[in-house]
Amino acid sequence: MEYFPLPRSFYARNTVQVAKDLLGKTLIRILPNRTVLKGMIVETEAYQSDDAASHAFRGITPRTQPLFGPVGHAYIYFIYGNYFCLNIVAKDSSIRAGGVLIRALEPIEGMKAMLTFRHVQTIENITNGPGKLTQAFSITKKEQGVDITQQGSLFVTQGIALKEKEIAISRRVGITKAQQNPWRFYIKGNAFVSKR
DNA sequence: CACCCGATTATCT
DNA sequence: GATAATCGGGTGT
Repeated sequence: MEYFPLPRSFYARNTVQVAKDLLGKTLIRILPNRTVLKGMIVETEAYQSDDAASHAFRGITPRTQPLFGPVGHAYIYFIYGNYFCLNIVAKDSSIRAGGVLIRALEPIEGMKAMLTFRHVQTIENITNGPGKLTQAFSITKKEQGVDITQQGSLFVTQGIALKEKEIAISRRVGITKAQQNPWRFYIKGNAFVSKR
């Protein structure tokens, strides 16, 4: 099967705009055993280097290095002692670092494997949160830095077109700094948007 | 080296 | 609605 990942130019734009535009796109994971997992991106958040809520705000560190690197690559971090979160590096030339946190997916293909990774019985709660979707897609630090624009183990392809009125904008979840920035985007009414 | 805390989730009440 | 679980990273001594 041949796929057509979104080009690097898609990610070389304003981080907030990319976060919005990633809604409706398809995240594809090819496991080592060739199992294919697919999900539609239904919730995202933007984080930039000039944004106090971003890991990149205090400058480059060993952990945040990918955020300062080339766009279109994965930035994965470990949080709360248990979970991994997936970002895609995205920024224009006006900022040093930026990324889009993938917060929720609507499962499309490979649900059986997702259920196994998540240790649950129903699809209701398998990908409706940033830590849940990485578990369902078997994404860990091993995928750190993966090129999302190449047909490899993890990439994004075109999905469905959304109308402006189908997109909701809100404050980001779980942060204490820069809460005023409305940089969370999700598809209105979608059942897999994270709960709060 | 000690301390603090977090871009979360599951499991209570 | 509230909170425990859990540990790596970042900071300061």
